[in-house]
Amino acid sequence: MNDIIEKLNQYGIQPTPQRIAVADFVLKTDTHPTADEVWAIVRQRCPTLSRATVYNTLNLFAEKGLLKLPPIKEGVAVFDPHVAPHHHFIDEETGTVYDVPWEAVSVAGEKTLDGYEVREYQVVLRGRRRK
Amino acid sequence: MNDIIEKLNQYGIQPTPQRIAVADFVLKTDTHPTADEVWAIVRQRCPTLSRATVYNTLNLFAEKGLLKLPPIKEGVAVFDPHVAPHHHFIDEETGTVYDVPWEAVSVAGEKTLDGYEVREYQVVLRGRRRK
DNA sequence: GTTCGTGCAAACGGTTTGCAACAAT
DNA sequence: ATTGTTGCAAACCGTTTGCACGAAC
Repeated sequence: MNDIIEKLNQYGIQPTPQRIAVADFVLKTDTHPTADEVWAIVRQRCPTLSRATVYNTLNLFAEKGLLKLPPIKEGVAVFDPHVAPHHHFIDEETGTVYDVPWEAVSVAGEKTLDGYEVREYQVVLRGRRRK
Repeated sequence: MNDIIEKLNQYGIQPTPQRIAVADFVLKTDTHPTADEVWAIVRQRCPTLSRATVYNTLNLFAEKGLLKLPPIKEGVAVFDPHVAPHHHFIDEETGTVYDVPWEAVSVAGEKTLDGYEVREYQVVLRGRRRK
């Protein structure tokens, strides 16, 4: 418990009971919870916890680098007319998604992943468009 | 125009005026439009087109394989307590997201991408969890 | 007493759904 | 007549915001 408080301090986050409770769950889980899942679970221990606080807390954590939002599932649906496999580059300034040709990047090792039967994959790159 | 109709038929989609108009735009663009962007643009040529029809049409297209929803940006935000770089595997049956160790998959060529300054990347894999 | 965090409820934006009108077979 | 498609509006769900209360320094 103290390690949690210390970690919050370490990241410049004032440790409040609610934040500690959220961190205690979210930093120890192996799943990738949604905000509402976090709320449902942490509320059991901290019944006064409101949804807004969970959202605020998670956003704060992400901002401070305690958490990440993986580049999957994060906004609205976009549609891709190119059905053939290719990779994606996301411009971090504008959010624009660019197609990267399949041959431009090569991936190895995906066939031998233990426990996973990979049907398709792609590389998602993030950075800046070079002018 | 006829090639569009033919393509719709080919994918088992009944070609209606609205669907043709949507397909005509969405299959020819290089961008990754959101449903609302599609609506805004196609409505200029087909002013009666409703939002609902655009959503229905795009979902139908995706279902039939005419379009893809890239594994980026597609639902609610999920939070990842593992800040260190790693890859993600998405179980297509359950939607569960698993972490894949960074070393399990190797990527080459991402440094020499012309026009892109890559800051981070990850491989997103999809398939079935092997029991 | 000012600052910061919380809780509530309302607002918001993207997406879906229910339903009545309509077209095509 | 049945089936499938459209348009509208309302519902929906996840998320954000405004605001008043409360705690801490």
